Order: sequence, then structure tokens, then C-alpha cells
Amino acid sequence: MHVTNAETRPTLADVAARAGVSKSLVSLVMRDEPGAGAETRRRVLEAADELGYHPDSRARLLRSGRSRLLGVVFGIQHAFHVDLVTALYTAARDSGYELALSAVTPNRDETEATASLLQDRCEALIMLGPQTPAHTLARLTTRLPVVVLARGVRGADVIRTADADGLHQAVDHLARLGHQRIAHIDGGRAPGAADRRRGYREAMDAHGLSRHVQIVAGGLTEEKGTTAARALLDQSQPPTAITIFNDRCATGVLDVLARGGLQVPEDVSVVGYDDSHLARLAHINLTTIAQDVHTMTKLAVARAIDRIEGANVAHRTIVVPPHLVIRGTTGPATTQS
Amino acid sequence: MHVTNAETRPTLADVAARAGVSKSLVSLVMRDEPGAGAETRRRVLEAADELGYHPDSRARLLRSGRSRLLGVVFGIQHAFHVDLVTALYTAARDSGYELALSAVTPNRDETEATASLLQDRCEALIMLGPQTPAHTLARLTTRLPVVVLARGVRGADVIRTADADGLHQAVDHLARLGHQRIAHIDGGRAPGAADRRRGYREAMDAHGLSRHVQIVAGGLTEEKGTTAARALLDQSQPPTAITIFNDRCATGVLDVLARGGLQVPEDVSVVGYDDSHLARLAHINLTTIAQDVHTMTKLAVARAIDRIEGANVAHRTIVVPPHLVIRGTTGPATTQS
DNA sequence: GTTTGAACCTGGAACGTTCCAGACCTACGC
DNA sequence: GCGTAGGTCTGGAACGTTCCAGGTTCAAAC
Repeated sequence: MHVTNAETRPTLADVAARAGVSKSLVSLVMRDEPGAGAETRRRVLEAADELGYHPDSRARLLRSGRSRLLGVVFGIQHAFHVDLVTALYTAARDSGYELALSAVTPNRDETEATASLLQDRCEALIMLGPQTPAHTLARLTTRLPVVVLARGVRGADVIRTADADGLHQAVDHLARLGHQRIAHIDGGRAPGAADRRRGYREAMDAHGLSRHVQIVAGGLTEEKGTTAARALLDQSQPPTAITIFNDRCATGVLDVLARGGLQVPEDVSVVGYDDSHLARLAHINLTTIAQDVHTMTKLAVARAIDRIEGANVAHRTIVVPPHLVIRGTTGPATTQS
Repeated sequence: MHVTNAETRPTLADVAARAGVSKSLVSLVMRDEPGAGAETRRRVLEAADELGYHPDSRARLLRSGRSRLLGVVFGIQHAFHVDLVTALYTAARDSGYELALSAVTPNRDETEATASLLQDRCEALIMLGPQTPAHTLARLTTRLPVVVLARGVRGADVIRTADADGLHQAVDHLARLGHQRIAHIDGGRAPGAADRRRGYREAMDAHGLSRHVQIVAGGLTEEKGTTAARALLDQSQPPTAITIFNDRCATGVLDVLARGGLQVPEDVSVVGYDDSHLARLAHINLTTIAQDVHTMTKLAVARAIDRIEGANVAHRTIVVPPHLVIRGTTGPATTQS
């Protein structure tokens, strides 16, 4: 006999007893599967409601052998990751899978974040701009499907933006506005940085501006942006336009410009990268290269699920085109220069 | 295509078979419980390692009736929440409990975030600055322990900062520097905003500056900061110092000042609130009121666990004192004003 | 009047753990 | 010699589901 105790939550058996049917039938009804009559279904639902029954996902998942969980590893401090996670939630909404977040923080590295998701028996991993070495990722891939977002790497599924193309668009835009001394503050060894550097160089060449190519060491953070910007401004002939590795770094640059008494875009034009929520802030209002977060996350979820359900495509990279978003930090080059 | 049974992960039984012992014994060893001989223990661990065995938390939790999970509801867009989550991870590290994150995003409200954690059978909820109405929180409390961080609310455990005290410290600091026209940009209806407003007013009174009290409507975001700052600067006699609801809002203010050609702190001093990572950025370098994130998160985790383990203290609020962090955005009032 | 086949429902065996009661040793005190 | 007490180890019953193979019923088709 099952005694309903205040401490223990009601179970399938309790509901079954109350509705006068079998556990199996209640199970069916709870999952909204066919195979139960309308009237019985109603009675079962009523009983469940009265008891305040909620299915126990642990037991459910244990039995079905599945967790229906997509693990997400992300850097909680990264503006762009935050945007991606936000979009991932909506991308996963109707997929029948849930997201399990695991954050990377200054005190919690990627290995730890990943391990905790594995323990939860996630069925696939979506990793945002992971720093994990390629061979470690490859090993992970043998355990479960891994989709890497915003970083190119062999051996796993990758969804990334056409980074070089993004910088082409940035340079094209600036060149159209008459700029010639266009500099680039890069992202060092960060994922995507190399491609963006290359794109910048190619585009400058294409516009016949090779002699004005100038690449300054930057990084992912505001800090790096400020030091890079100071270095640029210290020159005898500072650039009239700057393309920057990402938006976060760009805000550091903007800050240095403002403090230096330089008007944006009158004196200097600035283009960021990511179109993260930072760029959209009214007081930043940054012209930037948008990564198509919506598409990228949709593709990532879809690919993860395909893999889970056994699609045996070779590991493949999907490249999503970026696009220019013109806001207030770019304007025509002044004639004097 | 692999021939190995990549489909099924190794289980306790597999390890037991390989080591030539019973499931129960392996279970003991895996949990590091006493009751197994040194040599057997070694053999079991070896077998587990060779098979790449990892315990299945679902089954484990199902059987033990516990999840050892602390659910965390947080706003992924909020700089301060990000700091709190970061600290929560380290606070929970050696507690024997894991964190389950559930983010609130523009498309995923608190109700949804909470529901998903309940389904995972979290044993307690830690909610960061929740917007959920008090009576809904109270109902939640009947289902499981709820610890609210950074918002005062009756009926649940609350860990919060002495917000009024924080503004006292800010005003004291500015008054000591000789400022008189000290304004406050508030946080509207945000958690804590009312207390900070009150603290500001009290402190101004205490310094005999009642006639200079000026409160401008602000908010949580950079945007709100910029419009509030513009309103302040438009006056015939703008303030020489500004205290602001939070750091994020303060960066908006700083930006307006910089663009307006005003030097900080020479022309205007600025004090933020939270000491979030924003404030520490070299180019922001914001004087601010630090909430003691370390202590708050430690207390939150401890309280949650106390509740889980049956400590039956009455619901109680713990107030943590804030402290002033002097950085570069405050300086002596200029004599001329 | 039998057969057929949906539509509805049931019982019991998994899933991979933990927990409990007890079995088997060996050593020890008397 | 006996009883007892630890220290090791084992078998099997939970935990709350889902899944599978079947069992009724009842109306329509032969």
C-alpha cells in the first residue's frame, strides 16, 4: 500500500490509484500519447492535478535512457556569449530538448564546466568559443556529439561566421566613405582573430590601400582596446578609421577617443564586430559587423539534434555570412587628411 | 561506423564484473565510503578507469531521493548577476552540492526559468534580484527552500546589502572631498532602489546639505544613465558630484560626461554601486560601493543548505554591510563652485 | 454467429543506482 | 573449545518512470 505522506511527492502510482487505472495508463496520459480514452484521460488529469503531481525527470530519463539535454558551455563574462545563450534558449524552445548551462568563470575552467555536463548525461554539447585544444575536443567527440560555435576547429561540427568576409564588409564600408588610413585592432590568439586579420588585409589590398595597412595588437576586452587605441593615437599620422576585433574591445577604444577629445565619427570612424548588445546601446551606437546569432543558434541546435538522432554526416563546418550594421560611429572621411 | 557498443555506457555491473566483485562493493568504492579493503578498492578503481566508467547521476539521484542541486535563477544580461553567479560557483564548490543555472532572458521569464529548475528536482532555489511578486515567492517557499539575493522580500530567506548604508558612505566620501551639490540618479522600481534613495536623502540631511538634494529618475541600464545625465547637465547649476544606482547605469553617465567635454573627477565626481567587473575596468576605474559578493554568496549557499538539511529557523533576512572602493572617478570639489 | 481489428487498458520487466540485512572470514578474549 | 566483534563483502529490494507484450471489449465485416 502506498501511504501518501506530506514529505514524499506524489508518484505515478498515487495518481493511478486515485484515478482507478494503471500506472502505464497514467504515464501515457502525462506524455500526451495516444491510447487513452477521452473520459479516462480527463479523469487522470484531474487526479494528477488534485494531487499536485509532477513527473520526476530523473526517473523518466533513467528509464527512457535519454536526458533530452543539450549542454551549453559558455563564458559568462563574454557579452557575445550572453547573446548566444539568449538565442539558444529560443532556438531550443520547440525542439523537445532542454538546455543545461555550465558557465566558465575565472575560477572554473572549461574542463570543469564540461565535466559537470557530462555527469548530467547531456546528449550533446554546444560549446561557445571554446579554448580547449583541438585534440581534447576530438576525444570528447568520441563520447558525444559536440557542436562548436564561433571557433573554427577540425574534427567537430562547427558553426561559425565568415570572419574574413566580415572584415571585407567593414573595410568596403569605410573605403566607400573615403577613408584610406584604416587600421585594425586584432584579437590576438582569440578564435576568429586570424581570419579577421586576413580579411582586413585582403580588403585593404583590394582597395589599393596596402600601404596603409596597420594592425595593432588588441584582444577580447575593453582593457586591450584602450591600450591599442592609445598606441594608435600616439602616432604622427593616426588613422581616420579603425576596425576592431569585437564590440567589447571597441568600447574601450571609443572611451579613449572620447577622453582624447576626438569626435566620433567626425575625427575617427570606428567599426566593431559581433553586434552584441553592447553595440546597440544608445550611447555606444556602434557601427559593427553582425554575426547572425539567430541563424547560428538555430543551426547549432539543429545539428546537435541531428547528430543525437543518428544522422551520420561527416563532421562539417557551416559558415554563416555576417552583415554590416551601420550605426553612428562611422562617417565620411574629412577632406583635410 | 563503430562496431563497439558505443551506444551503452559502462555501468556499475560492468565494473563489478571486470573487478570480480559485487555491484554494491563498487558503489561503495565509487562513493569513497568505508567498507572496502585497500587492495579491492584499488582493483575496482582500476577496472572503472579502464572501462571509462562514470556514475550516472540520474540513477544515483533517483535511488537516493536527492538531487544535491541548488537551482540558480539569474538575469544573464545583468553585470552584477554575472558576478554573483561567478562567486556562487566557488561558494558551492566544497559544499557537496552542484549549481544548476537557469537564465532569465528577454524571451524567457522568471516563471519559466523557475519551472525548469523545479522539474530538475533542485533541493533549493537561489534567486538573484527576482521580480516575481512576493506572494508567488511565498507559494514557492512551501515547495522548497528559497533564498533571495539582492532583493528584500518577506516570507523567504533574504541576503542583501545594507543599501541605505552604502549611500551614506558614498555621500560621506563626497562631502569629505568638499562637494555640496551632490545628486543621485536612482534605480526607479528596481530592487534596492528605494533604500538607496532613502540612504542618499538621510546622508545629505546629516551633512546639512538638504537644500542640495536632487534625485533624477534613472534605472538599471546604461541607457537610463545617459538620459539622466543629460538632464542633470542641462541645468544652470549642475552638480559637482553624482551618486548612481548601479555601475552599469554609471557607465552611461560617464560616457555623457566625456562627450560633453567634462573631466572626471576634476569637473564632476561619480560614484557607482555594486563594484561589478565593469567598475574595475581600467578605463572606467569607477569609485563605487562594493556589495560583498563573496560573503553574500557564501551565506546564500550556507542558508540554502541549512534549510535543505532541516534547520527550522524562521525566515530571516541577513544584511551584509557594503564598503566604499575609491578609484579614479572621485576627487576634491573645485573651489570655484 | 463467428472472425477481425481497432481502441483501450493492464501487469510486469527494465533503467543504474543506493540501501539494507545478512554471510563469511579472521582474530581475540576467555 | 566457544562466543563475539570487526572488517569485508554479497544479494536483492527499492527509487519512479517507460516500454513491451499482452488482454479486454465492442462494433463492423464476413
